[in-house]
Order: sequence, then C-alpha cells, then structure tokens
Amino acid sequence: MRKLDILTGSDSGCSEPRKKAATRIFETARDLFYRRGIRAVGVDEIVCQAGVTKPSLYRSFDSKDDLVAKCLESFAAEGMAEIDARIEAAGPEPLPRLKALIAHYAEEMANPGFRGCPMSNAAVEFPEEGHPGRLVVESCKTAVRERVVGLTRALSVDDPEALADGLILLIEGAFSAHHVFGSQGPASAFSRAAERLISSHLKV
Amino acid sequence: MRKLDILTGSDSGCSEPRKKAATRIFETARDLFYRRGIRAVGVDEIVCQAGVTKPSLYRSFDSKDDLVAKCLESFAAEGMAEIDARIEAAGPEPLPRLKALIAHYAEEMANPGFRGCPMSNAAVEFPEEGHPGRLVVESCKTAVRERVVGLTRALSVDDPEALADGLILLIEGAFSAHHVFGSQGPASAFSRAAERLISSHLKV
DNA sequence: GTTGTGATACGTACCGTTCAGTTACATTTC
DNA sequence: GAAATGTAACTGAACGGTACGTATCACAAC
Repeated sequence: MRKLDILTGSDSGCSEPRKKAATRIFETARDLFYRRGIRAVGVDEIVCQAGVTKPSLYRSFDSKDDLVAKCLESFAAEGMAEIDARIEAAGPEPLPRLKALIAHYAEEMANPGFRGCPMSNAAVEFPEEGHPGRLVVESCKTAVRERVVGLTRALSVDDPEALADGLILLIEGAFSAHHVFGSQGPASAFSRAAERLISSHLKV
Repeated sequence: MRKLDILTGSDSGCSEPRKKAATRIFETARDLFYRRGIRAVGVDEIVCQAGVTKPSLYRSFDSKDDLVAKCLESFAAEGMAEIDARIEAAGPEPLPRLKALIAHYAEEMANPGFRGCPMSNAAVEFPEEGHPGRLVVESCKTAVRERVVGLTRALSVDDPEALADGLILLIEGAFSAHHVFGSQGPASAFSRAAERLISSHLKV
C-alpha cells in the first residue's frame, strides 16, 4: 500500500535533483501508453526512455499489468477531477453545467496531443474480462455516465436517461472518430450535435 | 496478385473436403483478430487454431501485417456491401434510406458476437501513420462518411454535412460504448438519438 | 573526524519464453 | 508429376521478469 506514495515524487525543495525512478517510470509509461498504445509499448522501452532500468520498474510495480492499471487509474482520476471542476465552475444552474461538460470535451479533443480517450482505447486493447486495466476503465466510464445522467435529471427534459446516453454516444463517437479523421473530421460536429440533442429534449 | 484468389476457397462441389490452408488461416485470423484484438493474437495461435502450419501462412501471406490488412479489407468490403444492400432495399426515398442505415447498425450491434467495429478497433491498435492496416481503415471510414453525407444531402435538411457527421458520431459512439457497457448501456439509446438528430435537422 | 554498519535505491547481466519469420525436406492430393 | 501442404527444426529479436552486485546516505561508535 505504500508503493503509491513514491509516485508523487515529493522531494520538498532542492533544485530538481532528478526525480525518483518510480516517478520517471510512471510518467513515461503514461505518456507512451497513451501515445502509442499499451500493447505496443514494452517494459524495455519504458525504462529506456525513462532513463532507468528494469529492476527499478519491478521494485515499484508488481507487473506490467499493474503499471498499466495504475496509469489508467491516474488518467481516470485526472479526467474525473477535470470534469467535476468544470461543472462546478459553471454555477448552480443545470443547463450551463451540462453545457460546460460538453465544452470541456470539445476543448480536450482540440488539444494537439489528443489521441482519443485512454479508457476507451484500453477497452479495445483488453477485451478479456477481468483484466486489471479493464476494471479501472469500467468504473471510470460508469462514474462518467452517472455524472452525465445526474446533470440531465436536474434538467426539465423528457427522458433524461436517454439524453444522457445520447450525449455519451456523441462524446465516445468524437473520441473514436478522432482516431481516423483527426479534429477536422466528424468530431468537429460534436458540440453542435450535442446542442441539438439537448434542445430536442428540452422543448417539450 | 493471385494470392487473393485462393482465399475464396472455391471447391465447387464435393462434401466439405476440408478447405484450403489459406482459407482456413484467413477465416481463423479474421475471427481471432476481431474477438481478441490484433496485437493480442500471434501467428502461432492462428495456425494452431486453423489446423495448419506456419509455412502455409507465409506461403499465402507476406507477413502478419499483410494478413491483418487483408482481413481488414475483407471486413471493410463486407460492411460496405451490407450497408449498400440495406440502403438499396429501402427504396428510392431518401429518408427511409437513411433510416435503413441506422437500423442496420442498430441490428449489427445487437448481435451476440458484436465487439465493436473492426475498423475502429484497428485504428486504436495501430496509431502509427502509414501502417498497412491503417490505410484500409481510413479509406473504409471515408467511404462510409461519403455514403452518409450522400444520404443526408438527398434530404431537405439544413446543414446535411453536420447531420451526417452527427450520425457518424452516434454510430462510432455506440460502437465504442459497447466495449465497456455492452448492448444494454448507452448503445441502447443509439436509434432514438439518431432519430432525434435527424428530425431536429428536418423540421426547419 | 574518520570509520563501521544497515537500509535504501539503483544498475549489470541474465533468465526462460514468445514473437514473427525461415529453412530444407518429406508427404499428400489431384 | 506437379501443386499444395505438413514436419521439424531453426533464427534473431523482443517480451516480461529476476538474481545479484553496487552506490549512496543516515547514523552511530570510536
């Protein structure tokens, strides 16, 4: 249980005395897994690019799968914190909160380094039930779905669950379409489609 | 160029005299790649499950990547033929044709063996530009996008391109959401969301 | 103030396995 | 007698993973 403490790399002061091996490994793995895919990246490449050695990896992580799961957990926590912050910043009114969520995803996809959702990508790479990484993905996606349906239920719309799921389809679709078409493809229609879907549920 | 001829395995008659090695390899690879992922399946497993040997694989295919690309081509051709047939069967009216396309995807996702779109999955597994499999994916997705935009342009709607892209987001989103949530998740809202999006563009 | 000593952190070198791909040759099938 | 396939071994690289040696630092003892 203490293993994760080391990942923070809290050196408290000093002039960048080179991060701890575990931290370097973790950050490098996160980057490589996201950019190139998880199965496509071997542990040798991770330690090489992190400037450390393999035993350092296995001292801090039980296995590659463990490292994968911890990276995905990090992605999930980061993503959830971002959308929660974005929703809160939109104030108390339900509609602006929902639109803030849409805007957040639209901006995220406009980032130059964007290469889809790390969770959705992992779900494709690990179809086998029970994979440690898959569990993280499932709980994260479920949490997001609950956030969205929580927002639509606060709205005065017909069938808020259907609206929430429709919006999730648009979000996931934009993630996916980005892989093939980039940000100028169908993903560019994301915000407008989401707004249309919302208003079609609103005007009853 | 003759290599593909063998894949049809046209034995013309006889009582199932065991298919040709290339055919068995091809069909087995298609199945395994789709069910388990491309990177997760090795050539040894393919030839083992196909009941053939490795030299037979490399006599018919230049490499694993070549086999991957040919499998993806097959998926693409099959998919395109299905949606074209479905659209044609819907008659000459543009709206029923578009709705037939939506219905097709909805039915496809209801299949028990459904595990997302082979093309979209491959795009996640092979992010590197220029991969032989990726070229197939890109041309296929582009062709589908052209089909959809062709259908929406035939409709009297405002911004048919935006409608087409919105529908593509819903389709891709349903593919993607299916990986995590199965057919009972957000993907179940696919048809209704598509209909709402279409009518929101129609009533102008 | 130098010299033990133990714990932490890390690297060197290697393990066995699996990967994609190949070879030479024997066997089946038509 | 070709053409297609199987047998059995192999290559070299990459894979995930590990036994073991070494550097570093804190804290003590002398």
